[in-house]
Amino acid sequence: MASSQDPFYITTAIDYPNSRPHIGTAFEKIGADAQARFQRMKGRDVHFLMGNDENTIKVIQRATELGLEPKPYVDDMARQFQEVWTALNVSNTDFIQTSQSRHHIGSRKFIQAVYDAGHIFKKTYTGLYCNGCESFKTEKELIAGRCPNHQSQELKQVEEENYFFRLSDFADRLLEHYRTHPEFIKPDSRLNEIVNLVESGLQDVSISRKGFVWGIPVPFDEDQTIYVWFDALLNYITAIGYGSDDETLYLKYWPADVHVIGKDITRFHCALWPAMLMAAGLPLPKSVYAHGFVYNKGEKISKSAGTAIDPMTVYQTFGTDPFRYYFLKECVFGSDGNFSEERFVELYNSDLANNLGNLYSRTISMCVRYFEGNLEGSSTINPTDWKSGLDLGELANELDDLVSRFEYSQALQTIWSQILDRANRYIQNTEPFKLIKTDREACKQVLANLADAIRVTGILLKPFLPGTAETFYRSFNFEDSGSWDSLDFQQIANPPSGRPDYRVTAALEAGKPLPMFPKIQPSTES
RNA sequence: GGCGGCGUGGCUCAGUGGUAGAGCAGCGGUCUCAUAAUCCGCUUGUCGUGGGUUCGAUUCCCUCCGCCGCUACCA
Repeated sequence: MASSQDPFYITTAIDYPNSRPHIGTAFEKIGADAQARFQRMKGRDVHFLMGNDENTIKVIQRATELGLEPKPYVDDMARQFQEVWTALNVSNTDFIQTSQSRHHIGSRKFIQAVYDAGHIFKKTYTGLYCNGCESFKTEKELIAGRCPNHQSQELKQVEEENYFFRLSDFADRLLEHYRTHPEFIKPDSRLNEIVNLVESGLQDVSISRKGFVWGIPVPFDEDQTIYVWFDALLNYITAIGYGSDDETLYLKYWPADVHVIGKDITRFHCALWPAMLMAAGLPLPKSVYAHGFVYNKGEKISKSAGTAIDPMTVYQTFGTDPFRYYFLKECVFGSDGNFSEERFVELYNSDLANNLGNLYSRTISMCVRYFEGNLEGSSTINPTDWKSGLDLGELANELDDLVSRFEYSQALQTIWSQILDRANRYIQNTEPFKLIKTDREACKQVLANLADAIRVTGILLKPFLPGTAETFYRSFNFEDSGSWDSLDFQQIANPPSGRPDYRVTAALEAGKPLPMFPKIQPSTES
């Protein structure tokens, strides 16, 4: 068992708070959360960071539209974001806002260190500036040579002095790192893309802007502010106190075990970020996991096209665990997934209501109905019948492997086929509802086995469906011999020794548990 | 254009040099503890196209068709 001192640092991308999160954002947080919860079960000391990326032009624009000052606006958005994450039972241990002083302090310290090391230089940038947008435009954005948002205005050629980071100096070292650390970029397809990118040659990148009041001033030139990407990436170390008076957390948790990000920002995390760290002489994160996107019935999620779905709507309709289950099971984390309400209802009814919830109902009901919830003498029963032919120790290892690799869909599929289907089949084959009429002891034997299956389910679902898992684990007196807080996968192999008789402790109504996942009637329209 | 990936039953996907599997959906049957759930059985596939290698390819190679990702400095 891993030492409780063994740190595990996991992060998600920080989000632009220029609008509320959509289900794609939620997908990332839930995937990271499953990993965080899993690592806690392994005894790791998990630090799980999330946050918002607030030092951007769009944030100011949005605040201005609403007639607000930037800071109250971003604070309110941070509150709204965290409200969503709380609703989805995301167990982050910190939430950083890049407008916070800890981020400003650490970022200034960092850029100064890179500057002092000679990796930053000043250069004049020339570009097309749109007065309407108060920003530069790329050639690609232009429509008929003009800003798409301000067609009536001419674009101006403007020169500006900015600071640049010598990214080009790091190509060889980056390639060497990819080669010697193949686990640095996952999934593998992303690694190939990044290697390709770096091999094709890196150019120096500008890392500051002139004349912005919102943002982090460059310490060696206060007229400039640190450009968003250089700024944003630093949240991973500023959040844990890099550059502050107390670097205890930084020393404990850095380098991070994994940055969980969307596939669109892989290059920033796998090329720019490690180069920045090299420039500052800091260790690199152990790995970056780039997950896929969620589409709305095959359509890209886009606010302007109206295809964005608010996680809160889904959550309020279906609940936290069904929401989590859908994305963890239906959308392979490393690939793109799809969301549709039809599919949601299908999966909910078949996997959660019919299979998982029903196993719970029928098991508890029989225990209560036949034995008043007390399986007297069951402490001596060794519940091996239900899992005959299955090596749970091996299964625990297999699942451990899958979850470590973010293969949640595969893991859940395995739990369903190996545990839940097996338990339901066991009931059908042993027919405890008939045994009770002929052989009370044999019936009790079967129910004791089912109690163990419920225990195993409670343990295995813990990283994915924490609420449901806890309900399962607390439906019998399992806590008497194994605390809910200290469960790990290996414990599925055998019930704890010295355990008391099984006793139902689940909440009941008229002798039955309430349906955990009430069946949803599929909508008949469309 | 360059690099890479994909194209398998209605849907989502797995898979192997010897002519294919799972889950869901659908259909039929069954038990009755349970959320009309469970359990059992069944149907559907030219494994994108055309070639090649091979005794034999869905699996290896090439052409083509279709789809997708990356192609950095959103200044």
